[in-house]
Amino acid sequence: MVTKQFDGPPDEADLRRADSLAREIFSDVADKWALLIIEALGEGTLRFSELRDEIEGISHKMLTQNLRMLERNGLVERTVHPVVPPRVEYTLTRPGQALRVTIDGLCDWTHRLLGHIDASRRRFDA
Amino acid sequence: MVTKQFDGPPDEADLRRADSLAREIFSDVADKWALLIIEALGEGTLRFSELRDEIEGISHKMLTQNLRMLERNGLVERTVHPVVPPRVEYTLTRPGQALRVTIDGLCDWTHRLLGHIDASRRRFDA
DNA sequence: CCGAATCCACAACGATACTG
DNA sequence: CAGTATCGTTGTGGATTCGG
Repeated sequence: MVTKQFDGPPDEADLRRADSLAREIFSDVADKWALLIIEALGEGTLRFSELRDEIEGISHKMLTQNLRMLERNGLVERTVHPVVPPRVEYTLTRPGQALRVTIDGLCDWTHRLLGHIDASRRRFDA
Repeated sequence: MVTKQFDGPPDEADLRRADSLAREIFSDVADKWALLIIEALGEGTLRFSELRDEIEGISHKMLTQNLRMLERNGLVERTVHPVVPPRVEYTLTRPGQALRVTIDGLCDWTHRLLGHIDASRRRFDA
């Protein structure tokens, strides 16, 4: 369950690895489509096509790619129902749900400051 | 200060504008470099070159572009000291600080789940 | 020191077509 | 319905240079 059994002296190489890993994860997650997918799945379980409809403007390809990425990181779970036509459902894992909470904060922030930011933009563009 | 003085009946066109604006802001902010800049500025005021050093791997160009964007959205303030050589300092505005709080959550999440995600990746790649 | 502009290599993205 | 592969276009981002 844990990476190391004993806390040895802080190894510099370990710290660098952890840092670059954090950076990688951050890059994966700090992405427009990824965040929108997580947010959409907050509601519960959705099929591929439902996600596609839910997220305005996302292409088939982007949706697939991001879902694979999120699955790889263990943030969404993919369950295939062996029926014809195929039925594939996506749902947030526990880590995914934890992430969603922080994204909710981001969404709240966006809506709270919408007017403020809009005004600032107009000022700047003049 | 407020966009509308009275809450009239919800105008569909208004809602669409607000939505697309929210999407725009979201796209601006849900970006790797933008988030890292906000996070770096959390500490206080930094010069351009300090930011450049602080944020590993960011190019001169990306830093400039993102700072302009953040300034335009009113999230960072840019103050130019009229000296030679030029001294330009960046600091978070109040909305920027509010955003930083939610980003802190994202960073915490990343570090909390680092091991978990790493394990999930290894499993997936096999 | 800071920023804008140019160039260009390369990755991202959309569209399309094909498979199970 | 869901996923993969290919292709062509667009655009992003790094390196460099010049200007204030």
